[in-house]
Amino acid sequence: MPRAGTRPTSRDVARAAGVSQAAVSLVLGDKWRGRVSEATAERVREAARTLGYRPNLAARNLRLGRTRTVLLVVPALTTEFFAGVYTGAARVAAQHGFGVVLYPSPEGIGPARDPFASAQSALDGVIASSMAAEALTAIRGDQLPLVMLDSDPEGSVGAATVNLDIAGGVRQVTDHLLGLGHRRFLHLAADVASWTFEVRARELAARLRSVPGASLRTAQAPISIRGAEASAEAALSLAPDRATAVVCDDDQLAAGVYKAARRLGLRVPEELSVTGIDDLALATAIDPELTTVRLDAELFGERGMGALLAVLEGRDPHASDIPVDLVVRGSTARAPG
Amino acid sequence: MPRAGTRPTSRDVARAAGVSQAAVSLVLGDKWRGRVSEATAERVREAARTLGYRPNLAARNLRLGRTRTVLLVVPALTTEFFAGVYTGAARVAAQHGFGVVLYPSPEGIGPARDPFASAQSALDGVIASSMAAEALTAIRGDQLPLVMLDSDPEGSVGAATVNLDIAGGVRQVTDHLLGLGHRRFLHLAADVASWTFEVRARELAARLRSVPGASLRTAQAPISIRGAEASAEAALSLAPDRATAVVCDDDQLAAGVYKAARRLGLRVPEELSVTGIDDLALATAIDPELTTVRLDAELFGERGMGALLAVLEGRDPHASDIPVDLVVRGSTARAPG
DNA sequence: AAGCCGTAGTTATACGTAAAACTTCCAGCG
DNA sequence: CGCTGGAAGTTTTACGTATAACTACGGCTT
Repeated sequence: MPRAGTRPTSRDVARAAGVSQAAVSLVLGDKWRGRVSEATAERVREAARTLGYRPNLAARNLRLGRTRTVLLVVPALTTEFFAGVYTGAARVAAQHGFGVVLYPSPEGIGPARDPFASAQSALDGVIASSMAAEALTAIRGDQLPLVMLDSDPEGSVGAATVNLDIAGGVRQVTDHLLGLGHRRFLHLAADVASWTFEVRARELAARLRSVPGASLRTAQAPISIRGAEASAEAALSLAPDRATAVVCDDDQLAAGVYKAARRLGLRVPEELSVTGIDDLALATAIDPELTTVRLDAELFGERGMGALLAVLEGRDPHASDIPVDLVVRGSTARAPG
Repeated sequence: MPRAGTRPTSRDVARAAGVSQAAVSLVLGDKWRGRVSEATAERVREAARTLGYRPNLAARNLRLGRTRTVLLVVPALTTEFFAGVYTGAARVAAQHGFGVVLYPSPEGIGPARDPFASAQSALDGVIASSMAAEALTAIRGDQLPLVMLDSDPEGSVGAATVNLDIAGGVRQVTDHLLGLGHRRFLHLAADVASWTFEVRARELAARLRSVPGASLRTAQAPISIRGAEASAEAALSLAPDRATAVVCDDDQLAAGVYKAARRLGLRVPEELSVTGIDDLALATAIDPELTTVRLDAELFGERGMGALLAVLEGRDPHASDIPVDLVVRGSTARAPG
C-alpha cells in the first residue's frame, strides 16, 4: 500500500502484483518477452492501472541520461507563424515519443544571460530560429545537437540547417511585379539582423540588377504595423520618382504600408502595389487582400524536428529547401502610368 | 578529471576543488554559511566555473521531488493574446526560479488521450485557460495544483481562478453603442463552449434587456476571419430590420464582419458599427481601425502565475478581476437613420 | 545420468543531487 | 585541565528507474 499523498512508484506496483520492482520495469517498458510470463505481465499491468501508476520522469531521465525533450527557440510569438512551426515540430516529436518545449526569445522574460534556466541539462537537442540570435552562443556552449531554422548554411558550421526557399519566393514576387510593368521598387526591410532577411534583400537586388531601368530603394522598419507605417510613409513621400511597388519582408510590414498609403492618399493597388511574405491571417483581413508568399510553417516545423531526430540517431539530416508559393491577391496590379 | 564527452558532475567539481561532493552541493546551493569557510567556498565556485558545471536537473528533481516547472495550457496560439499570457507568466515565474512549459491545445499534435505525454509527473502545477477544456479532466486526475484562467468561479471547485473583467468590458462596449443611438444589435459569438464566451453573451443580453426598444440577434461563428465573414454575411442580409451594431466576441471575428460588410456594400462605420474584444495588432491594421476592449494579456499571465505560486506556497490566491479598457476607434459611429 | 538450455523471474547497482547525521579539531571557559 | 560548543568539513543515504548479472528449475538431449 503506497503511503497516502504520494504518487505510487514502480515498487508499489510490484508489491501489489506480488513481483519484484525489476519485473514491473520490464513489463511496463515492454521488454518482457521471454523474461516474464504473460500471466504475470497482465497482473503487473492490472496493478499499475488500478494504482494509477505513472513513472517518475525525473528518475527515468536520471537513469537513462536523456529526456526525450527538445527545445524550440523562436523569436517572440507575435504572429501565428512560429505557432505553426511549433505545431509541426510537436506533431513529429510526439510520433517519436519526444516532447517539445517552446522558448520564445527573452525580451524581458528572465535573466537573459541564461536563456535555459528552466531547461539547462534537461534537453536532448535544440531547434533554433536564426531570428533568436542571442541564444545561440549559450546553446553552443552546451554543445547539444542543434538544428538551425532559416539560417546561413555556410555560417552554421556543425549544425544542421533547414531552410525555406525564401530566395525562390522573392524571385517569384519580383517576377510577378516586373511582369506587371513595375520598375521603381521599394524594399521595406525588417530591421533585424538575421539571415532570413538578408536573403530577401540579396535576392531582390540581384534580380533587379539584371533588369534595365529598374531601380531599388530600401527602407528599414521594426517588425510591426506601426513601425512599418512610419517608415513607409517617409519613403513614399519623395514625390517625383516614388516607387510603384513595395516588396515587404513580411505581411505585418505590408499592413503598415497600407496605412501609410492611406495617409498619403495613394490607392492600393491602382497607384501602389504591395507584397508581403508569410501569408498570415492578417493578409486576408486587410483590404485589398494581400499578394504574398505562402510559407508552410507546420511543414517547416516538421522538417526541423525530423532533422533533429536524424542528428540524434546519428543519421544524416539531408537538407533540402522547403518550397514556397506566390499567392496573388488584390494588392498588386499593373504599374500606373 | 571528468571523463571526456560527459558533462561534469558535482563530484567532478569536488575532486577539482579538493573537497567532498556534499561541500559542493552546500556551496552552490547557497547553504554553506557556518558550514564551509569562505576560502573553500570560493575554491568550489572557481572549480565549478572552470569546469563549466551545470547541475543535472533530473537528479535534482528526483532528489527534491519537485521540478519548479509549471504547465500553461492554452488554446491554439493563433493570435498573440496567449503569447502575451505566456510572457507575463514566464516573467513572474523566472523571478521565483520557476520555468513555464507551454502546452497549446492538442488539435492534431499528439495522442490526445494523454495531453501530458511530455510533462506528466514533471510538473509542480498547472495554469489552464478555460478554452482548453478537454485537457482539464486529465489534470484533475493528477490532482496537481491548478489555476484556471477566465473560468467560472463557481464551476471550478477547488481550483483558484483568475479572470479578466470581461463582463465589465462588454458593459462598456454596450453602453458606448447605446450612447451612439444603436438599438438593433447583432452578437457575433464564438462557437466555442467556454465560460469566457458565455459571459459575453449573458452580459450583453442582460444589458439590452433593460433598454426599451432594443433588440438582440445572435450568430455563431468559428473563431476565424473566414468563418466570421460567412456567418455575418448571412446574419446581415435580412434587409428590413438589419442590425446597426455588431458586437463580436473577439477582434478576429470583427475583421470577418468588415469583409462581410464590404460584400454587402455596407459602409463601416456609417451604416454599420463593429466592435471587437482583445485589441490585437489586427485591430489597427484594418480600416477603419477597430473599436475594441483592450485585454492586458501579460498582466493576465502575471496574475495567473502569481496565484499558482500562492497555491504552491500554501498562501491564499486572493482573486480579483483584472480591469479592461474600452478603446474607441473608427469602427463605431452614430446609428444611421 | 549428466549436462544444457530456455523460461521466469530476482538481486544488485548506477544515474547525480541534497541534506541529515556524523566526525574532527580547536578555542575558550570555569 | 577537562569540557563544551562552534566551525568546517565528511560520510552516508534516499529519491525512482532501468538494466546487467545472477539464480532456480524443469524438460530435453545425448
